[in-house]
Amino acid sequence: MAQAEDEREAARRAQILQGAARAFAHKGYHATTVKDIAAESGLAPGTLYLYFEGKRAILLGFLEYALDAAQTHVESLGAVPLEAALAQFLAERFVMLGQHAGIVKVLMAEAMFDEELQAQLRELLTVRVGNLIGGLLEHYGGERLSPTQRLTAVRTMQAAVIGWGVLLPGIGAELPGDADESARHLASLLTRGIDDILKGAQQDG
Amino acid sequence: MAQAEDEREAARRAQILQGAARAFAHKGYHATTVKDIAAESGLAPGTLYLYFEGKRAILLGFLEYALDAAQTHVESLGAVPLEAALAQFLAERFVMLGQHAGIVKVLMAEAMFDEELQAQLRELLTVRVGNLIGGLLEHYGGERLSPTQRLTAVRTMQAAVIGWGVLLPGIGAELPGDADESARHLASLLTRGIDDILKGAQQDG
Amino acid sequence: MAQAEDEREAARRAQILQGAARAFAHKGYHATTVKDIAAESGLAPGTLYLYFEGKRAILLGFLEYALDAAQTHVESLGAVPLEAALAQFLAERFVMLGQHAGIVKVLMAEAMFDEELQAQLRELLTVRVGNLIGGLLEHYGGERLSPTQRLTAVRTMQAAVIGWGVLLPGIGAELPGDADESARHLASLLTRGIDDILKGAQQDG
Amino acid sequence: MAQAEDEREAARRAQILQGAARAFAHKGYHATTVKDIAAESGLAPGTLYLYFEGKRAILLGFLEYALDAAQTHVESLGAVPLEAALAQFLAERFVMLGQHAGIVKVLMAEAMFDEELQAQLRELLTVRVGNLIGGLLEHYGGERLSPTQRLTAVRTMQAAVIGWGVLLPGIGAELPGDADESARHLASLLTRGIDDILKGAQQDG
DNA sequence: CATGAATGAGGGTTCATTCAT
DNA sequence: AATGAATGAACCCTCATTCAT
Repeated sequence: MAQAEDEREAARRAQILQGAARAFAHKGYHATTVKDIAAESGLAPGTLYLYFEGKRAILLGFLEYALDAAQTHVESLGAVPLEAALAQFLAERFVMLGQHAGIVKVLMAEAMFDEELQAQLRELLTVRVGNLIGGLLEHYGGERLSPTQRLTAVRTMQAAVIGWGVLLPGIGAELPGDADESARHLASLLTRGIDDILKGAQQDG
Repeated sequence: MAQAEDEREAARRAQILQGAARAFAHKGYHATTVKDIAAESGLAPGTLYLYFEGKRAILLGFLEYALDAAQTHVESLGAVPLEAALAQFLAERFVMLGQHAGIVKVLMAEAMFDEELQAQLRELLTVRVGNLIGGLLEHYGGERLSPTQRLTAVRTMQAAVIGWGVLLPGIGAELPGDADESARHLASLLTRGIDDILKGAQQDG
Repeated sequence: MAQAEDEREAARRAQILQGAARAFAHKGYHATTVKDIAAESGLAPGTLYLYFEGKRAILLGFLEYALDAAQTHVESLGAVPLEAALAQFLAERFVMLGQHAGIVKVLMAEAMFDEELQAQLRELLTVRVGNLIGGLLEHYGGERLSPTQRLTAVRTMQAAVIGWGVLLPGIGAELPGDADESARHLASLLTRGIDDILKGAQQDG
Repeated sequence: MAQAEDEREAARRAQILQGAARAFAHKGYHATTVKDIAAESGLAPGTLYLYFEGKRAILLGFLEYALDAAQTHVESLGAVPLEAALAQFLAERFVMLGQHAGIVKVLMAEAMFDEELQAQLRELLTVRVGNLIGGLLEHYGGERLSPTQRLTAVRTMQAAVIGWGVLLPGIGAELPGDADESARHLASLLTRGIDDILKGAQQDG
């Protein structure tokens, strides 16, 4: 009984989040009214408040999804070369960002001035994605980098991924080619730089 | 007479923009009321409307400053090596972004769902900053890159600059070291990648 | 269901219009705030916007009533002499104007400098009431009047009705006696003039 | 000295009233800002307050002119027949109303809900113009009318003049012909009615 | 005397939230 | 559980009025 209720509640929450995603993607957080979200969800405004504490709670609700979606596995990379691994990683990021562009844009925009949201996004992007990239580097000899070099490399990729995948589209700058092509080019550019650093670090050591 | 009036008007506009920058930086655009801006500017709410058409016009007013500030000269680079030129360029960007972090954050956040602002920012970031980076590349033999490679390199730096300077701080991720150090590290990383590409392109040619 | 909803909506609109009528009658359109109307209607300010697009739409809402109320039938006059018919017609106008004095005053006052309202009132007063009076005249041989004479007669009655019923009360000039008595006297005055014209026209013909 | 000052002050007041008349005529009282009046007067907003207590005082200022302009002489009518006298009287009214249509419209509209203005207009229209019409009637044997008949006749003409000259134009209803022609037609219509009443009253007496 | 920049109270309106049905 | 009509606080903006120059 409680099981079925939980499922129904989860379904409703998902229904609302999907409606909100469509609504937010179009007009952003502030220009979207609760009525808009309700209409897009096929529910009445009042119903939303049975599943979320308010409009802002719906926004925060997206992070649960995002946090789950960020759980990608590094282990499966195996013996793939760094550049190919990076390209695959970046392509996955870009595809995901492209699929959830609206939500991501809204989250980024709102997080800029919302400390709670900011903290959650930092957890998501700095810790989890950071760990992914860090794992990637370590997989390829990154342990030879100085802590600062390593952090720089991680941050650069974070910045590139976010800047490339979120901000440039956010201001309407077109990317060259599709997600895969973008990922390959970016991976190529970054790999050579990283590879070079790695070699340099090796020689230094 | 008209001269003095123009100066006074310019001074008032600057006074308001500075007040608005402080107000926006703290709470973002939507949470900041016109009364807040007025209080932070030391003026009455009604006075703002003598110098700007409305709250949104104040936001757009920042872009004039930004567009002017983006007018940096590449010519002065002379015989500096690519990495040093990049580092200097990036450091200037980071310093500027750091000084105007609040405004930049607000502009980015609002541009995500505001077509007019988006167009203006695209002009600023894609065209002007893009030209700067493009000029930098050409200065160092970028004409040997294929159009896609060249665009990728430009976009990467744009993305890195934006992502690094705006987004990571935007979500509260601290940069390693100060602006100069960040710039050096990032320049190093990018230069080697680009340099490698240039060499490869040269060999191909 | 939809039936009940329509009725409830109509009732709310009527409730608001009545509240607005009381508020406007007291202070006029501009001095009446939306809050006043809401208070007089027993509703919250925001509720008004569920039924009208804004303050001005409430004003325009009165015209629907007025346009309906103007749908009086001339056919029912039968063989009544002109003077009696006129007296009855005028008395009906005066009673209606007296009942809705506040609204009429507001509408007239606002229409003076509001083209849309002016157009609607013209439709109401010129076309509909004009047709009524015209029908009255034709019922009594007005076809023998020249177009200019006929228009003059119609305009005179319109002017008298409006001036008498709206303007004199508007400036606080008391009418002699009650509406019926006023109507009889005015009808007498006008009839003899018209009758005389009709006779003259007949002789000319 | 004081003489010259008074003249200058009177000239400034006139200058402002003329500017206000132009401004009000176009947009009405409420839609006209003090800045509009100042611009139309060729003065600065602050200057108006040296000659009038405020915006409303400027409106009231019109009545001084109007009260003076209403001082027309009945004595000069001499032996002119009633219809001609009426036609002349009406024509003069219509011309005056046409010349000052904007002001008159504003005054009428505002008087509807402004007790002080209403009192002044009542003095102007009821007493002075009423006396003019009453004088006209007496000049032609109106003393034989009963008080109610007399008041009806006076009111009818007042209503007709005001309704015709102010309200119909106010709602954009076109008058047939020019002021003179309108006056002749209206005079004809009214005269026959009044004349008939007078004859009837004579026979009754 | 004249100015017009500055003021700030008060307006119309929106929309997140509530609660009787 | 679901509804959506009702709410009212708070927003952006206007403009009559003031006063330092």
